[in-house]
Parts: sequence; C-alpha cells; structure tokens
Amino acid sequence: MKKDKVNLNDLNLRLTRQRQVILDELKRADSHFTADEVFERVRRTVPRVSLGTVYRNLEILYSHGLINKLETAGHQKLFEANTNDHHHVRCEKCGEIFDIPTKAVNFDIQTIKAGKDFEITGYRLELLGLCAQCKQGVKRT
Amino acid sequence: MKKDKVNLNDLNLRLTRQRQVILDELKRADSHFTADEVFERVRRTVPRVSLGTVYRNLEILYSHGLINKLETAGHQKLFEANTNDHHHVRCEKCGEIFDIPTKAVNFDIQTIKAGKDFEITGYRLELLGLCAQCKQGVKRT
DNA sequence: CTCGTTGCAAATAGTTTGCAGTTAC
DNA sequence: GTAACTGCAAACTATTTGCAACGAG
Repeated sequence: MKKDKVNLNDLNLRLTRQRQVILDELKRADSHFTADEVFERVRRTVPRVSLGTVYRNLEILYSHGLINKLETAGHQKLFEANTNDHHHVRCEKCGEIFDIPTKAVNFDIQTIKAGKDFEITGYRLELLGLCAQCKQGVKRT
Repeated sequence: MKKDKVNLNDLNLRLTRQRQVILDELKRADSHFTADEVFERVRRTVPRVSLGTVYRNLEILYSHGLINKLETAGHQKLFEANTNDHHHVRCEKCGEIFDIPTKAVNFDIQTIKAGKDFEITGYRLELLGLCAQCKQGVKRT
C-alpha cells in the first residue's frame, strides 16, 4: 500500500522558501544533520535565514512526521529525512552516525519483564561502535 | 568473591566533607538524583557548598566507579549510588525512574548484525513506560 | 607544606522565545 | 486580509571552568 504524500496544506502549514529548502537539503544529502549544519546548508540558498527559523522548522517538520529527529545523550540533536523505522550507531572514534536496519537488531520490548503493573511503552536505543574505517586505524583529516 | 572497598586514598582523592556528604546522600536515598537535587540535599548539611562542587564531585566519583551516572536524551543527568549493572525505565507520565534488572531485558549486542566491518562496542538503552500508579490514573500531587 | 579541592562568578553550548515586521495563500 | 512565519536578539537551562583562598593528609 502506498503512503499518501503528506500535504502541508492539510496541516495548516505554509510552504515557505525557508521550510522548502530545509526539507530539500535533508532529502538531498540523506544524512544526519545537526540544526546548525542544516543552517549552514540552507544559508547558501537563503542567505538571510536565521538559526531560530531552522530550529523552529525542524521541530515543526518533525512533529508532523515529515522528518525524523534523533536525540542522544550528550550530543546535539540530529535530523534526517528518512522517517522509516531504523536504528543508529555512532562510531565512538569519528563520531559518524550509521543506519542499522530494524531487523538487524534483535530487540523486542514485549519480552521485557518489567514487573506486573509496569507497562513498557517504548524505548530509545543508542548503539555505539567502531566503523570500518576507524577500525582499520585509518586517520581521518 | 567479595569486592574490595574502593579506597579514595589510592586514587589521589581526598575525602573532603563535601565529597563525603554527597556520597552519603546518594547512598542513603538509594535513588536517582539530578545534580541540583544532590546539591539541595547536601546543602542541608553543608550550607555553603556550591553547585559547582557538587557537579565536580559527581563527575569525579563517577569516573572512579564509585557511583553511577545516567545520561538520557533531553533530560538532566542522573546519579545513583547503585553501581551494579541494571537498566532503567522512565515513566512517561510522572517522570520517575525505576530500576530493571539486567536479566529482565532480553538484549544482547552480540547478536546485532551491523555489517561485516562494523563493530558494536556498547549501547545505551532508555526504556519508557507507564508506572503502576500512573497506569491506574492516580494523580500525584 | 603542598596540591587537591572549594566557593564564587562568569563562561559556555545548545536551544528556545518574544516581538515587530513580512509573506503565503 | 490574516494568520503563519520570519529575522533578530535576548533569554534560558544544564553544565563547565578560571581563579584565589582553603584544608586534608
């Protein structure tokens, strides 16, 4: 079944130039960006854009399910265009984030025995690792 | 086998009154506290203690394995006296943190198929749920 | 005595917000 | 036309840090 394309209009959202470019940049790179990375990219196209606008839009786009937000302990929030369910792993050496398909991780909260009256409703999993490049000891510049 | 008691002396650490009281408070309550909650408690005994000192000590005690630090996305860091391996779940309604024994959670990073050259070295798991009280709809004051 | 530690205050980092002017529709 | 949105700057929150005085061993 094909998912309907989300219509900004239906959400009382306006398609401003800033918002459009923010979305475009995320989709184009198909990677994980911090708010200020997005800001820097959007700035190339919309020089007078402000960081506040970027933050506001990322939050709005996320809360309407148009993009994905990645919150991790002790790091800046990351945003990505990919809204499909997947996991992430951070290379502890270079800090890069890599995607891991959901099915590659054998974890199911249903199996958690939390105690009879406690209901587990969700989780946030932050994987840490060593990427292929860093494992080889290749230095990045 | 009984674990040796950690000796502050061996670690070039001095047992100041502030440090002692911080440790005592964490042990006494055997719960999870933010730095400023610890600060408030320690202040009752050592009125002139500063928040900076509390932060510094919590970090030092943690880095020497004397206490446990809990970092979660979007929340203040938490500290606890219990250094045994265990999981935590946060009630999404009341915000309370509850412990979950390691064995109650069926999760093993060894089983993650991350790709042949990628090595998973660790993880941070944040469980979310609804505690017994909140599930009943009991209001807390 | 000496160096780890403290209180204090200022700095930092990431993010949010108030407001008056602008713009999408 | 009007409500959503913007740029700007200031505010905020959690945490860290520089420094001169203090105190544990």
